[in-house]
Amino acid sequence: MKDTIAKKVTSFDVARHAGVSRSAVSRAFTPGAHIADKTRKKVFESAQILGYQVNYLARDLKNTHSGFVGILANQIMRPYRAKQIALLTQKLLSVGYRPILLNTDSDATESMLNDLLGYRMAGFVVTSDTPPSHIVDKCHDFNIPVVFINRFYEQETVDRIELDFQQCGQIVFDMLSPPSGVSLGVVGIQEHSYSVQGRTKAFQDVCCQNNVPIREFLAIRQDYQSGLDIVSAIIESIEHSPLDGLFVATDLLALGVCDGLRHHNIRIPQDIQIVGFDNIEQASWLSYELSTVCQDLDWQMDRAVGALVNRIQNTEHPYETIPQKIKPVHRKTTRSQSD
Amino acid sequence: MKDTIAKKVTSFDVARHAGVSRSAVSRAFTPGAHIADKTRKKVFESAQILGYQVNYLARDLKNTHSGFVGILANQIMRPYRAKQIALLTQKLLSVGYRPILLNTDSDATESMLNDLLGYRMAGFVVTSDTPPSHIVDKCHDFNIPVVFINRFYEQETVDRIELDFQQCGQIVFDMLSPPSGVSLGVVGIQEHSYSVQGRTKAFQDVCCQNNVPIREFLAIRQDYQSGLDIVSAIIESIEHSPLDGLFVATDLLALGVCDGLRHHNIRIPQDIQIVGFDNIEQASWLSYELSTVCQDLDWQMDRAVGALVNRIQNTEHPYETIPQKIKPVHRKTTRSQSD
DNA sequence: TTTTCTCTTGCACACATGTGCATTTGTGTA
DNA sequence: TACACAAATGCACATGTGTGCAAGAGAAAA
Repeated sequence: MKDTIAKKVTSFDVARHAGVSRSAVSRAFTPGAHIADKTRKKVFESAQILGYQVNYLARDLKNTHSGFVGILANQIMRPYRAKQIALLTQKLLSVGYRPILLNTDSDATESMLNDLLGYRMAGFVVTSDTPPSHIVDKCHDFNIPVVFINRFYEQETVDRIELDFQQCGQIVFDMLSPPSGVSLGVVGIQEHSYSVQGRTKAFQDVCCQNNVPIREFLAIRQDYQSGLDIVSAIIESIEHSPLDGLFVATDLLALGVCDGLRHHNIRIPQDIQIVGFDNIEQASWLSYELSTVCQDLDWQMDRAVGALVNRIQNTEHPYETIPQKIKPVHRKTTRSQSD
Repeated sequence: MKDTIAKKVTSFDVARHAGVSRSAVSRAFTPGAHIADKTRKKVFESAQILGYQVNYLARDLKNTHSGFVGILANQIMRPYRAKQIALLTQKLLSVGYRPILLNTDSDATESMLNDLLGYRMAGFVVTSDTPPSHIVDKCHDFNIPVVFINRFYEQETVDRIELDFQQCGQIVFDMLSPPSGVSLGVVGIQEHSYSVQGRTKAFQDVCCQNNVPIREFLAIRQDYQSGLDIVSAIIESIEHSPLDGLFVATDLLALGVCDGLRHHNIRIPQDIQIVGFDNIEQASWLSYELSTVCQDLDWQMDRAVGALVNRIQNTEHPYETIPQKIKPVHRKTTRSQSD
């Protein structure tokens, strides 16, 4: 019953079996090609019987580009990234492209990207700060469309989806709604990140405009452990002079900060308010109930895929920058109960 | 400086520029091909100048198989899966294969897999219970190697990496080390999962062998919310007759159970001990410090990739089942402090 | 110098498909 | 039936590479 011979069914075999020419087979499987319904049906039947499967390598070779889209991302096991990638993957597949995930934490990113270029990718989505710009330049040399999500790029020749930093700073400020006379704090990171640095800076600006003194702390990376580690610095600062609220640039970091503060018997939000950013799933867990800011990731990825598909189909379309939709999520680490 | 013409540099162009034949160019870029060092160097220089990049679509077409490896996984935003995939992706890339992630939660899994088959994949790694067996059968029809990780499959014709369920049940039992006369509980899931059902069953068997009464609870899915939801049933059971310890089949589920129990003022581990499984990062967070069982994922993925590469290179190699390495992680949700 | 052997190179074919162009088929009308 | 026109089909070429085979080059041995 089970053949040990590997199947190598080509369009020739199907054509012979169906009694038509090979081009008819090709047309039957090519969307939009002119072919009679009757022949198409015959071809499909024969294909079904023989177990034929179009060889996309040959198809893509002929088309001079493949159906692959590269996803450049770092730290893909962090909850926020993992969710981004899950959504992006799903949406790409649903419009007929195949995602290839490239982890940019590796030292070999550049050579891997070169390899990928060899597959004549249809496009790239970059969701990470790590890959150096000159690597991305290469895609441009090959005329491959690129979409950037929350990432800086010098050239104008890409589509972007970006946070409105100013709006973001204002939202966080309103969530903390500091009484007059108090100080606020912000926890950023030492690691380079366009998005994180943009929103912490914007928050500081809003504080200044409202004459609220602001103190800055820098965690090493944007993960839980770094959140724990920065707590000693925060405590020291509080002992010198109290802080009413803290904007922590990333939820993962914020959860570490919460645990660290509680470990020192500091009550949240009575003693200090905390606002995070990203609205990862863990933020809603009962042990945290973290107030945070939510990006609409589903919408974000819809737009990213939409922009990419547009660019692939129509190179002349003007480049656009799409502002990200964000909204506050009030939970139990802030005092305000307003919307 | 920036050409608006898309580069289409082929081996012909490089050959002309270097003053050699096109096959020399091909050989220069084919590992293991016979070519003089002098010519190879000339070719590389010309390639560098012209910005040549081997077209892998053509190469793979000629080789009748591509360098892609499909990863079949579900629920890829859950911490455990995300980490698995991050590791697997990295290791595949490091041995020269390109991973394509296929989310099997989608209804369209089957048609997507068919699409992927069109790319003449080098192999597949299946880390999910969801894709029906008959889908995987298809890979076999195409003579494509498949590696299974913690998944059941009727046929013998695959390499597997599997938990030793019996060992697993024993380890958890030892972690809980129930005093004589008490009862234990186990939280499984209603969703079908070979691995989860295997280890909960094995744990129950060990309890029986040691004459410890065991009660079973079934959460809906293996996520945090389902953990919260099952707590009311557990409480009800406890009020009837106390439980000394609980094995929760998945960390994510266990964290929900912990939060739910604490919300009802039940103390862990004084009133009830909890042991999870997977050792996800969140299990070590200060709010939980969950005792759990750790699979060596790094080792797991090394073996998975190793087995796949072996299979690709040598079809005649006998199929093997590799036992997973596991070890207990004692934290603060169990009383025993022994190793 | 001639012979023999090894290493390198070039030719031409194969891989499996998409598509422009010319030809054939089919359909409705006079 | 003859004609006009649209639709469907087949032919042949194109996509960019790997590799077996035979020929060529170069060196060592006679």
